Amino acid sequence: MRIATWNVNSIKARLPTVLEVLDAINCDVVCLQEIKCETNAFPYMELEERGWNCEVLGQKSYNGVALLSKHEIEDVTKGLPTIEDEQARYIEALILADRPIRVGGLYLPNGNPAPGQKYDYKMEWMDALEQHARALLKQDEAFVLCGDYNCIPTPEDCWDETVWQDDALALPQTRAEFRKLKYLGLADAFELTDNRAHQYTFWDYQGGAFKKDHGIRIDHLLCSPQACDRLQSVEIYRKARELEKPSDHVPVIGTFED
DNA sequence: ATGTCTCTGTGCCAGAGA
Repeated sequence: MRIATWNVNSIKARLPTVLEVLDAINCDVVCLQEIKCETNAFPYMELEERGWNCEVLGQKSYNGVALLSKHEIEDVTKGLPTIEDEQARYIEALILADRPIRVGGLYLPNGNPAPGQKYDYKMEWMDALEQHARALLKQDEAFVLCGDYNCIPTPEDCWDETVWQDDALALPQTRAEFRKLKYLGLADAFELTDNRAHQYTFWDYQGGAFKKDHGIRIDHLLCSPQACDRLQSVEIYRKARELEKPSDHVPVIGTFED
């Protein structure tokens, strides 16, 4: 069972690239963020003809999340149940593989500039996510909350801590909220299986950041204890950043025992 | 020495968001 998360930065602007990468990474489930289209404008046809079951929570212009699965899906939730949210940032479903696994795909608010209203919203959203994670943990099932967390967990997860230290992605309060999720009992799949320093999932479009490897690690898979038991490896699919018209993020893939 | 991309709309550039 291979589960990926990928912020595509508009699915309409790079559909051929998205399809190419999806073919290459050979996953069972893929959570997409920043699809930047309304639900009914999602390219269902192109994905369904490649065998994907699609669940989508879109909106105009910004944000938007989708959950793709090669297996049957049930129990779909759109939007975090713990917050009134106008923005399309969360989608969850139970994946009916031989051993079912619940998957939540999330696009956490960026929060810049901080401090300010946008950062307040980010903190509210992280708190709502923690409340939801708490409820899920009570079910004692395998689940993975994956997505663009817009959080650089530690100084080793960015190319230059001094550049990011005042950014909403790296502020102490952001890192503290991310740690809270871990203290609840969720594990960062990358940290658990690989944990090398300076392994990135995002590189800015500006200033040739990818060429210089000036990146940050902000796309994460957080696993429940039952999912950790099945976790085998994590791969950051850097190749996606080398393609024509790439997203600024690359897929992060967790492999779990079937 | 300089170098981003994508979205929208009193639209063909500019401002916002990342």
